[in-house]
Amino acid sequence: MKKKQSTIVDVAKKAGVSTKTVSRVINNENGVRAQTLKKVKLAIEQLNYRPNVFAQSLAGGRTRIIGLIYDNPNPVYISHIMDGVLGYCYQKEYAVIIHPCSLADKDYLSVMQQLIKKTRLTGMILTPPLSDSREFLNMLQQNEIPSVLISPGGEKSRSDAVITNEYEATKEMIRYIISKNHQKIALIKGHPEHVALLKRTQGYMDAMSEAKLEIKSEYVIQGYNSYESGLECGTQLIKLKDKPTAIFAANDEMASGVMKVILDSGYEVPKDFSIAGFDDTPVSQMLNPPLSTIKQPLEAMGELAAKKLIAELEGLDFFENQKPKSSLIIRESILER
Amino acid sequence: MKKKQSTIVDVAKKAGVSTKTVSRVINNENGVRAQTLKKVKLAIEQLNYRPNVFAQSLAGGRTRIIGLIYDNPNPVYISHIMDGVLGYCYQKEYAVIIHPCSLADKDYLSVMQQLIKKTRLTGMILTPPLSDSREFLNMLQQNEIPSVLISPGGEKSRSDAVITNEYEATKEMIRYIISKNHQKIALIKGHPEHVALLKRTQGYMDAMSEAKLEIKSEYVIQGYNSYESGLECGTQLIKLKDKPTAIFAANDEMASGVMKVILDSGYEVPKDFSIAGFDDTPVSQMLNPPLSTIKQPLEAMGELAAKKLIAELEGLDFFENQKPKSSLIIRESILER
DNA sequence: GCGTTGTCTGACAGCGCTGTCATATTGCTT
DNA sequence: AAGCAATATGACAGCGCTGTCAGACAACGC
Repeated sequence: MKKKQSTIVDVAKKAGVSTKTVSRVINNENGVRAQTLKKVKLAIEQLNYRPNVFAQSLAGGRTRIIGLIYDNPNPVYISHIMDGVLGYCYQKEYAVIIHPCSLADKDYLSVMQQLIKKTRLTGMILTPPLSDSREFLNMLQQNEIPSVLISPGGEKSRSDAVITNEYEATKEMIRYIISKNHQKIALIKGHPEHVALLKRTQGYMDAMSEAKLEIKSEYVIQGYNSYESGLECGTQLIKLKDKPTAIFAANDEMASGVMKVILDSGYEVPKDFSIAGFDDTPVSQMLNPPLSTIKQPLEAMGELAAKKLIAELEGLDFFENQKPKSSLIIRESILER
Repeated sequence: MKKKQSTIVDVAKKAGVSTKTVSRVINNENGVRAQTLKKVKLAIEQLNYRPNVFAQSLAGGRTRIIGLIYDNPNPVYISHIMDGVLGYCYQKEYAVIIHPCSLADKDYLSVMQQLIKKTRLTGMILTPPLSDSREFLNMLQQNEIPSVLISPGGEKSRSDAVITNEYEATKEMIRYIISKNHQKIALIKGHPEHVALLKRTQGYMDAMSEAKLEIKSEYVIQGYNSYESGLECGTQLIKLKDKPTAIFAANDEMASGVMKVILDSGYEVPKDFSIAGFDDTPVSQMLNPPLSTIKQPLEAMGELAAKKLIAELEGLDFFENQKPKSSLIIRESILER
């Protein structure tokens, strides 16, 4: 039994048209009469035909490969984004090249350029903090590689970006904490080079202002996203004479470090300090007490990114201007005063 | 300026040979005189020539695509394995298709078969628990897809498997606990369907026997790998009249659940109970107290898997029979009695 | 030197598709 | 009904490579 895949020639024959017309159909080109279209689609269906990507790429010079590039120490983050991207791309028959990229590496730009050449990918999805590298974006533009940015921090909301309501969610979290009668709320800021995390800072600021609460400068501490950084920030905070009663950290790792310091110093969470984080990494559930945090819809974001990119690649308009929503996860680390 | 990639024709011309001979060189075929080989290699170098994968695939019918398939709820695990695989494959100019696959899904086999057809991949790397699915392996064999298994649980050590010294490492951990004067050591077993985790159980058993310690049946509890499962197992354990003094869980999630229950019940860790886990997930560091655990060299394992697979695909022998080593990470969750 | 193995090398077709451009068909206009 | 633009379709070359098979060349024995 011959189990050879059917080719475009088979389809053309069956539909009684030329291969070029079949080609038009599979590429959604216009200039095909509705009637012809139907015939061809039927033939494709009946033969269970799938275009050979390699032939397409070779002949057309364009590949169906997109890159998902990351420089993020948090595997959980990437992994969820990835799930969303892969799911959609698989269904659209796009291949995804996943590749790390370290901004710390001096010639990361040329490494990326090589990647593009080598794999001939035609589009890229960038996760933070890459999505805020102006250099990177310029390079992509020069190479004519369309891109979609996940959670870029930049001010202007571009059409090629996937964002979520981090800002609003942070605000909501702070409001929630305030509603529990906290007034002295500290903030551990995210890594200064991760522009995206600025939104979280801003959310804190605005929620505090709205509630007419004082933002004491000693309550706002610069963190660097790591657990260790949380340790340091926590140490600073509990040394304060006038201690805060609640602490919001821009990510779970830092929140976790803060909690550790507090606990080790003989204080209790949430009795002495309420704590909240951001990201809902697995650790937040397992901490003791479990950490209140904010969960981003990462998988949905990944999927949306892929949708936008592929729409752009195929020259389709994509107006579905949705914005996946982040949500509060309230656990035991926050107590009413 | 024409920045077109050079093709095999350019190389052939430059080297003064036919394209076929160049083809022979890039594919490591034999039957090329040393002298010719050198000429061609030089030309390739000078022109900075890279074969076009699409043309190769189209003409040769064989692709340079391998699949990395997983059904593992632990993103951290996958992500490290992935890093290893990607790194090596990138350098060998192989593309990697990463794809989830749920054993729970009734027709996962046909889904995988479709994946193979669709992407025309030529080799697969399976992570646990997939690496223990006989069905899956049979299917691959029928489709003539070579595969490499990561940490298969099966008895016989196959050449196409990447394993680490989980068994020995577990034993070592138990010995370490024993050396801290613990005698009543409990075990939370891994999910029964994850055959790979049996090795951890076995390590526990053998270490206990060697030390001539009794393995009380009530100290050996069946867990299911999750945090929640750890919660349940912990609850059982502390209800015991004759309580263990140390608990080894087959993964960090369960260890973390156990710890939570113990702490919530007013006991202290490690004062009342010493605890150890397995995997060194990020959470283990952030737990309070930080968890002693075992770290597998996941990235090295991923790389080794890719090496083995590619060697097989290219018909090379691969004798480097290394076995990446797992190592103990001792933190504060274990105390001398 | 000649025939006889082997060992290298090259000519050429064709993998499955798309771009180009020419040709056929349709729909309008007058 | 003829004329013309607009639209739809097809013929064909060629993308860059590898498989097949035949031909060239070297090595060896007699």
